[in-house]
Amino acid sequence: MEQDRRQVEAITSRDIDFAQWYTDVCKKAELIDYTSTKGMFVLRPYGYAIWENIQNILDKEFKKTGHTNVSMPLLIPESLLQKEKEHVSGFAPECAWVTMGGSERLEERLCIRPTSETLFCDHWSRVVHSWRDLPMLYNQWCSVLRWERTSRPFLRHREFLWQEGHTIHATPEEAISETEMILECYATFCEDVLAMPVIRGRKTDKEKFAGAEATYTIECMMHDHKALQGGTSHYFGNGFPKAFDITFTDKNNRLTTPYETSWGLSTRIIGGIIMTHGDDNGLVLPPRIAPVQVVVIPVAMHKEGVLDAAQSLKKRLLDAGVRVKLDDSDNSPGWKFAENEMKGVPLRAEIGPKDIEAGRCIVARRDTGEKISVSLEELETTIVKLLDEVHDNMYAMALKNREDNTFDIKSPAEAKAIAEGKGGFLRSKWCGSVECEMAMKEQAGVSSRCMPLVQSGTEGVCPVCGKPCKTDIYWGVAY
RNA sequence: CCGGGUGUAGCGCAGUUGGUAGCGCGCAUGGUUCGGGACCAUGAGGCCGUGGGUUCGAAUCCCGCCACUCGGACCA
Repeated sequence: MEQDRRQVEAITSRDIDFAQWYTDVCKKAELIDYTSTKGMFVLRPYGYAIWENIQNILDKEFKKTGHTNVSMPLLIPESLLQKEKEHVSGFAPECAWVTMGGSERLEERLCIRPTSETLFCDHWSRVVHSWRDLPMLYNQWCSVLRWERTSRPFLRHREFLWQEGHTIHATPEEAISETEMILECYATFCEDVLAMPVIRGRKTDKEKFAGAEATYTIECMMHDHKALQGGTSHYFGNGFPKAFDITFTDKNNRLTTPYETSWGLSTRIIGGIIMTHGDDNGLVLPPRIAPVQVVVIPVAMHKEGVLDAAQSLKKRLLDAGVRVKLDDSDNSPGWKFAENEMKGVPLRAEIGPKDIEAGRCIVARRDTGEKISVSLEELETTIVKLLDEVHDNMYAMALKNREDNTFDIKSPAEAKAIAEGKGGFLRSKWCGSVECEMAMKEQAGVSSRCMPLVQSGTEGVCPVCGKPCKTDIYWGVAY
């Protein structure tokens, strides 16, 4: 059969070398390209289209809840960055600096934004005056720069695309509820759109954002049982506003400091999609963000009527609001099957002479491989229903993977055995001390992922120090 | 930043004791094909990662650097 000679773009098996598999998928699915600038990547049209779909959906959600988009500068004067000391010390190691303007050395060097809290605060210090000005609910879609030592496609770029929301409020209660509301927005987005189940939780002091009072997170489990943080939402209290001298006059004519939040979700989530759903045939995209939801593949294209039938299939699906592509290139059908599987297209519709005669097409699901004969009369309704079924199944499989690989542990030794074996989320009680948290890292090689927002409320003991305590916490190895 | 691996055509690779570069796939053109990565013919395509050194002569030997990659450290 000489099967091997026809194997054009084989990828590394997922269970043999997950890291290599991941890189192969990023390249072979044409999501990404390397560049001449270390640590920086091209998002190719197909990869960028995924990001655009993410943007469109999230942007609508943000606007629904009263947020508006703005654009802040790319550069931050050093003096501005240094106003909040925890924040600087957190970000200074990975800042890149502009020191020259044309041929002249700058008086003050300028940091290329690693995140924009300082810029928003600087702006607010000028425009916030009265309680009537609050809240200000801003967001920006932009790229930021962090001088990472090592980089990987989507998971760690030196420059990456994200959205960063920044809001400022009259009261702490309002700011906290904003933080929680956005976290829930991210969580439902992951679950309902990306088919990625998440654990909603709060970071420990050790793991929280530089300068934040509380950091909320959604934690996802990848196929290799490692954790990926999908998005974060921070409550800052009034630390930044104080440092930046932001004040407003409240209803009682008192000069008051407001409260601030920020929250972000980046292209890193695309890495999460790949590692949650992908398989040995390549990418598997959740239907609701897939740039192409259905690919129509004509079989025996040269034969009378086939291409017309394929075009009509495409048009009908387009009219039904489905993102559809007709692959009428002169590659063989088998080649197209493999290619579209690599690119994770959720459904494939084959139509050839036999189908036309029978008044049907053959639809293949990317998630299960199942092939279904679909009557052309019921084309639109069946496809729309199938897209939902694919989503639901992908979610269920990801959830099963997480549940099958979440373990209750009672000691660092037990945690270590699992972490060094198949890996997974490790659940325990925690006394709240940084010492015990560090001990888990040293003795078991795991870091705290989050304290879930939904707590069991039961009594237990800390696996490290043995003190009685109530807080539930997840540990794991993170990307 | 520390340790391992890899850099030769777009991709995957071969290249002997040093003698001036090859294969497969892909690509282009024409033709035959088309239900799981089709085939024939013709053709284009290389500063052998980069800088230095040894040598009459370097893809090949030596040193430096760079990039990618895996693992660790650091870090959202």
